[in-house]
Amino acid sequence: MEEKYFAEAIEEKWQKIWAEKGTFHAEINDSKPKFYALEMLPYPSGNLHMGHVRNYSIGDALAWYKRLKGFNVMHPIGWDSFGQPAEQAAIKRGVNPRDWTESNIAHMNGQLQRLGLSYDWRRQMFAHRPDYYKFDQWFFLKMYEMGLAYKKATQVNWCDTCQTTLSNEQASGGICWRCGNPTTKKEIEQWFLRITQYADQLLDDMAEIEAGWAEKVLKRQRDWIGRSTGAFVEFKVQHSDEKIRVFTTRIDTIYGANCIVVAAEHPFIEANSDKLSSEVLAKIAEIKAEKAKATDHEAEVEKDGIDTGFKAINPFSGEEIPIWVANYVLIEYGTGAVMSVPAHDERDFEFAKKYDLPIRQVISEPHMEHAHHTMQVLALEQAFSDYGVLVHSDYWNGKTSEVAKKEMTEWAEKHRFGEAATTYRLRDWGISRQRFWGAPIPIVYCEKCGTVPVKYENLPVELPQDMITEGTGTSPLDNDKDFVNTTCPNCGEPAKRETDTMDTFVDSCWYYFRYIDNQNSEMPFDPKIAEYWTPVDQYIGGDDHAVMHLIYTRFWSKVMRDIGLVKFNEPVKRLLTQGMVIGETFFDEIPNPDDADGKGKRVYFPPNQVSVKRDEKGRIISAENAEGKQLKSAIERMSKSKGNGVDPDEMVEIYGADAARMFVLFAAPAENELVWKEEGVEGTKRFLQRVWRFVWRWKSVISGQWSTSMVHEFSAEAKKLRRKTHQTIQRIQDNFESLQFNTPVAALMELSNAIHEFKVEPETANESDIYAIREAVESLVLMLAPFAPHTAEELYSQLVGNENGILANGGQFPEFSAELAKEDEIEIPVQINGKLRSKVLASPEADNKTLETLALADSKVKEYTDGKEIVKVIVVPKRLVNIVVKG
RNA sequence: GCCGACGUGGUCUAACGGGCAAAGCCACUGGUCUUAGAAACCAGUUAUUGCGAGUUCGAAUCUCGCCGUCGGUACCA
Repeated sequence: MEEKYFAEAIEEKWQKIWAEKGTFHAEINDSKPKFYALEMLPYPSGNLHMGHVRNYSIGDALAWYKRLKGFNVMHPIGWDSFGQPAEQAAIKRGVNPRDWTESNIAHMNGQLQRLGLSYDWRRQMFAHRPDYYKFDQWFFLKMYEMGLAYKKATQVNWCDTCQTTLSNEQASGGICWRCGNPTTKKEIEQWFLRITQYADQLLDDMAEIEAGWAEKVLKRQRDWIGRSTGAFVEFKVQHSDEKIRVFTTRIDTIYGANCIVVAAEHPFIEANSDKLSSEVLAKIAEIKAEKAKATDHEAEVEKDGIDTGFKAINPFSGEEIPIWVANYVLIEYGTGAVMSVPAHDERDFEFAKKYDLPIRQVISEPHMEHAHHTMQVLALEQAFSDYGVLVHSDYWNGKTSEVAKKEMTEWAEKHRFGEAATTYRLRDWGISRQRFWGAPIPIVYCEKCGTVPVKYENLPVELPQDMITEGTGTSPLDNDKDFVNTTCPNCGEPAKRETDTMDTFVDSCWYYFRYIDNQNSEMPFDPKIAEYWTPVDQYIGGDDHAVMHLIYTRFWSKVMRDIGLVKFNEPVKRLLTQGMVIGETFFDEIPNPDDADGKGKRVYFPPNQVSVKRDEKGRIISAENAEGKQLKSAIERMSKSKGNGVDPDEMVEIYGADAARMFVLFAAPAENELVWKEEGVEGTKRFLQRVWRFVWRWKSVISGQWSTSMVHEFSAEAKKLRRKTHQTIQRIQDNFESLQFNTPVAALMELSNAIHEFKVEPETANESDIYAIREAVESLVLMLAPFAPHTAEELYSQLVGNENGILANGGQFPEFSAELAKEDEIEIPVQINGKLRSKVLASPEADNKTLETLALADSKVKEYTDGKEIVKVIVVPKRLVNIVVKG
């Protein structure tokens, strides 16, 4: 140990020792409880960014804590290494995507190693390697057999920038998840996975994980799945055999229907286009054209429509109502047709107002007298969409919405024009991608036998070594005749391979099951091994994948359960969603005449080209660029274009991995945004140096073996230090259990401060002082390991006198003694009428009576109570006394 | 527009399911040391907990309204 703290030297040293000793290797061990700590795997873009550092620092802290708590910890990492950037790099720079990917992985692997993360590196998986994607294909074949994978031609989301199709999840809001450009629709044949078959399970099994998942993530999944229960009702078309089927959740409002509204793409329109007037046809064309346009998602689209001239019959009332076509009815949802009930639906209300259609109230607030109903209708200025009591509904009058819904649905069923129904917003998962860099879909097309799955023994269907052409909207693999031409697995005749590859979200569905058995060449993993290690105990990552990765992987697990690979419903018990890393940005705002709101276009300047003036409190008062132009500042997500990114390598070089990691954990709660502040890292580095110097100064006195039985008498100061030590242990343990990583760092700093305040010199310290110091320092060092493992290891080696490492030495998270943590005497605030007036000293065990007596006897209290009537005295044990007086 | 979360010193943040508002890092001020600076050490400044009301003996904490910030979402019948 050197007197000065050289981060780089000790970090290299311990990383070498860990690697040599296999310190973090995880093997099945039935004598210990297991803990599976998992972080979202990175895409090998070439460089680690601070978001990764944050994600992995959190996971590593937890993994260390659990190890110190006696758990057998699985903590792996791998690579989400299929995907578009590799392909784009290949096109742009003429490199092989495989080489590009492998070299990025090698580089990022080095960056991760340099951070000293406690992974079992042997367990890595690489999505782009055949030994992994073989099992993507294996799963595909299983799903094909189960009827969960099927092909159909349909309108799919298309991103013109990325030149590929996207799943609904990836094109949420009409925006490509990858490039942010608007998507269009394209008719294309593609493979789907029947995730909708699991829609109910995906919703209902949420009950199992509610306790461990952020509510906002579950809510987004719930909304995405969008289950709604109601009924289908058929409306006969007047003078025709045709029927229009609508979906409604409010069959109880059917007497208020003023028309049927269908989407422009509805089959009824297409079937009857010859009977429609040119005016109607023009309007339909207009609506379709509007829809095809890239929409501005801020703006609300005005309702637009036209009466088709057709009539429909309300099956309940027999009333004849017009059939309209309008832009606000979506062909994708329900049946593409609705019954319009303006009195009880906001959208229908708006539509009826615009076209002056009748608005008839059929639901009344429960407490309304019958006589008032008519008035209410006249006064209706907005839709009443709550449940209530039926009015103007013949036989059903007086029934509540709840009852009417049930009975009217039954009545419709009985008379064969309707039935109870549940619809979902969730669609099947389209997984075909017209890209090269993904897992080939293991299907062969034979002229004689049709669509034939590849045989299991012939997996993997390997990608060609070289990429043939760039993406042009068709699959690059089409151009590789050696790949395309094959023989039929069934009849042996010449046949052609499927040339689309799988969505890369398939890879990340099950990667964490591969870690536990990554050498298996027969199966994705051995179910017996999975039984020990899975489900995942704690998953950590960003919440941007809430409706993509996190919903797909839940679906995949349920399929794996149905195959018999696992026995549980939910693969992840607890999910922690960490916030973004953000930084200060400086920009000049150039007015944009096109924007009515006056929002200008921002031109960013990197912080190192900006001179900032701050006032004496540290607030920014001015910022100017090299030319002396005044700039505005903000705090925004780190990105290259904004110039506010921080290079992890640079941070590690300057401050060391320990200080950088510790700062990331300390600066904010894990779920919050984290503002990167260089000065903050210096602070954590200073803290580590303080601890280091202290151990250096004391090591000759406190190192080596020590016995707990020697000492009995402690000075008041030593007792105080011991109390702080044990209180800190308790606090940090509680913090870890509730996934707080910022507060334990503060607690460690407090303990360190307490050690410094213990004014004893090593040369003159007596046995009990040394004991108290040793206890405090050893606890501090052990609890430091999750945050600054290299520093903790080095300091620990000084305490125990060997370099085997904390875990090999049996180092454990210290146990606290409630007895020692307890205060001898506590200050009890005394309030008079709720205002703090005095404080009294009492033992923590003092009962209410004692506290009351002490408080009333206090001289300052007497000043306030003398001559006044004491109304009552409230005593909160260990907390306070409040005396209520009058007069 | 709708839904949700959050507003605590200059800043980031603590404070268990009402009970002394500040424990920690940073920033700032002064000092010791030093040729000077940095580092280190010591000492210190900084609040009507966004605003307004309610419940309560007592509210940062619970309830309601408003303001603001940030996310999510878009006619899902």
